[in-house]
Amino acid sequence: MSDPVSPEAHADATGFLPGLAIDTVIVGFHEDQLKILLLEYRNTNLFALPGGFVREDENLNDAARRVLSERTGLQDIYLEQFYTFGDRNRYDAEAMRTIMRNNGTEPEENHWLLRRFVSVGYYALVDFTQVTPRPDALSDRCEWYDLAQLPPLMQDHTQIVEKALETLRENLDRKLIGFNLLPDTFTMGDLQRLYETVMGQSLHRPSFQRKMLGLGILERVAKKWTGGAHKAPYLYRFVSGKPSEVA
Amino acid sequence: MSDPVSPEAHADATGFLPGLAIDTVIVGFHEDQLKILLLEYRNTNLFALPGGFVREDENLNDAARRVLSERTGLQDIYLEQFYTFGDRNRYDAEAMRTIMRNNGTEPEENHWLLRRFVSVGYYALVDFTQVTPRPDALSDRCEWYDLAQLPPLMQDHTQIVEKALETLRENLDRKLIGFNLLPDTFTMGDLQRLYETVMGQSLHRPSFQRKMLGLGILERVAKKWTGGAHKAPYLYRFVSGKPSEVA
DNA sequence: TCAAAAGTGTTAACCCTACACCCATGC
DNA sequence: GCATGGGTGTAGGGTTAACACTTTTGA
Repeated sequence: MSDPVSPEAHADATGFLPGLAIDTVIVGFHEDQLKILLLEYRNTNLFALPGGFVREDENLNDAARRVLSERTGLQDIYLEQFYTFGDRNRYDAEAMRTIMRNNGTEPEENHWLLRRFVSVGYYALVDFTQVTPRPDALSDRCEWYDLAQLPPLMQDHTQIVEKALETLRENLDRKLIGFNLLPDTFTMGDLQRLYETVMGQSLHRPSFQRKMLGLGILERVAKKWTGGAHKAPYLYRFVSGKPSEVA
Repeated sequence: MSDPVSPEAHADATGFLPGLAIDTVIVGFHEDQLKILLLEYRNTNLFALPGGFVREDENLNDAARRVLSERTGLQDIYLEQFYTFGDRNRYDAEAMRTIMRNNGTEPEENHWLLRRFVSVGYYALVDFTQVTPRPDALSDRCEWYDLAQLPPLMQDHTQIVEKALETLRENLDRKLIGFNLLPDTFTMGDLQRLYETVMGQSLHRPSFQRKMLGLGILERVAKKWTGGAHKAPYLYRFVSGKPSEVA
């Protein structure tokens, strides 16, 4: 991967589309909590969403997929473009200057990374257990953070997360994408807790079970669970393969 | 308005964000047909969606509003960003070269308008009767076209229209935005025909009426209609002012 | 008087909620 | 046994579809 702050990168021949960025909200689910991946930039206390730029010969959606697989180590992830953020004052040159300085590069005035960027927002739903978070060239940490208690984020990234969540809530029932946050097999209880966490409200167990089964997209796996002091729940599987369509 | 092909515009100081465009699908409703505004470029047979570029000091959404009011003469229109189109091969330099030649400018090789563009798509819902279509600097015609029989469009504009319609269908009930396509007052029949046209299916009249009245967002205007050989329908008005929020 | 369009009432089907009850399992 | 979690049966309420009926108006 080409490094956007390496010395050979210069203003107009970076190999990336100018003024355009990608930010991804990578969502996981673990211990009844929604998590997202955040980067922490080297020697700073700046947190940011995983992002990147679009190569001159690369489709926009492919760039998002590339960022995603670079940070998670996974292919074929459910990914959806949800909004493009283009407010004039959303970009914070001072923060970017700090990041570059702490990476050993004194940015020249008018460096392309210091200018205004429009950013296309994507959200991705991943199986938490499958992800190996990997920092990018500018950051020394890439970790899961509880959505309920995020640190302050760079630029307008808090708003981006907000809007991603809004979209996720709207689409959870409509597009039946929640399964992408769970492992291949899961119990009805797992699924219900996921729905309750995303929607922020408790749901009635019998109704939920019948609704989900009525959709005809769950296959009951013969195997059962070996668990605690109670009836063993069935394991279910989502019938069609996990869709990774970018739409 | 600055003219993107005027001689003083040059590659890196155009005053616009590079590589980024806006395309708007401006939807109207007239005689039981959905219409959209199309531009026809001068001395060509090329049809395109109304579009534009983003000024360096302008918010992305404000640029869309500006394009919209320039083409329609209206302010406070319902406008929604729905998708950003960024395929590598979506831009067609040859068509753009033709357009510029027919406007009396021989474009230098590598002119900024001939390069790759990523385009943010917006759709707008307007009251057909209030719009005065106005061509832009490059086109000599700006007119309504029947959505059911559009001419071939430039680049990927046909796909953009498709996706705008998909989004409109999904949002029609959810966001209650259909009223933006009608005049201030309308009959229940008008509203039903609009819904039927957008959704592409016929609806049951008594159910539709009760559903709409049950939403509590329609006010019955005392005045009645003077029409044909049948009972005079009530005129209704949408209770809250027309929202023009870009979200 | 009739046809056409508009408004309203009635009934039945459907879905979802809520509650109840049974099953399995480890303590 | 009994508490706990999982699965299913059943009654009630709300919503919607389908049909019927009435009202208004010009030909």
